[in-house]
Amino acid sequence: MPERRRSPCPVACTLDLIGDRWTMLLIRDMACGKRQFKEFRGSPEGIATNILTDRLSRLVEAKLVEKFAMAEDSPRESYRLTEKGESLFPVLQVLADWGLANILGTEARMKPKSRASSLSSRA
Amino acid sequence: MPERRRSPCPVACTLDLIGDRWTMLLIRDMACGKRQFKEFRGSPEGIATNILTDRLSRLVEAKLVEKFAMAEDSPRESYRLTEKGESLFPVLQVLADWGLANILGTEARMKPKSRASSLSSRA
DNA sequence: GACAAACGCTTGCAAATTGCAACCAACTTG
DNA sequence: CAAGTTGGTTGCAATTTGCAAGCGTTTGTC
Repeated sequence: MPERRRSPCPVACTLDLIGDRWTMLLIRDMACGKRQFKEFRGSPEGIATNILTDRLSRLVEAKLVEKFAMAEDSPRESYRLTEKGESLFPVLQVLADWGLANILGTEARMKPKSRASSLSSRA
Repeated sequence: MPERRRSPCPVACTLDLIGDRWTMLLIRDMACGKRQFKEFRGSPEGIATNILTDRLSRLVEAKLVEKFAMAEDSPRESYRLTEKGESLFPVLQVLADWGLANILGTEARMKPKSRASSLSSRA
């Protein structure tokens, strides 16, 4: 593995992980308590299933998300944020704040389920 | 113009503006005082000139960046953040902080030139 | 326990975006 | 006035995306 890194800049490296149109939306969904494939699929932005599969596996590989079984004997895997993944809450927050302040017609509908301290109460 | 918006979510809409691998790097460069095409080109990530042209024009269109003439009689246009563009400093900051805290081997090299209050002093 | 629906994907393909290199016109420098 | 330098544009191949269809495995229903 050649370990391709564009530069040592923390901004660039962070963008290499989460700097696309979908990844932070999955983080958002998980922050709001969504855990299953169909729930992510059901978000209003309408992510395609192949993209969803790809992003979930990348997030798991980056240890921002982990798979787990909701029921102990259930064959269906679910996904949730790891502690490292939850450390992205401030990023999510600042993106939401900026959008609300600067983009007309945006509105926060979803509320974070846990770790409420990290996310604003005005959501 | 069909005004394509994926959803009214402020996170999604913000990502539609700045959620790619290059845009925030240009914001970073401008926050550090870079103003000319060649300076953006010279950043270590090595942006291609066609992508650079495209991102600059999108940023200008979104009124996050404005063109201006550095010397009054110079034919060369330069680029700088608008006030709206500078309102992205907290986004830049939180991305940099997260990268520094969570990605091994990243280091902040560039310092913001103005509006230092918005960006950390540890850079 | 047969059947249909739902779930979590995978596959195929066309369209859009990216990365790369070459080229170019306008200006500046020696 | 010739040789860079700057700020792009153009062409093209490779990668990524979006969309729809398919598919094997549960999960509900009767």
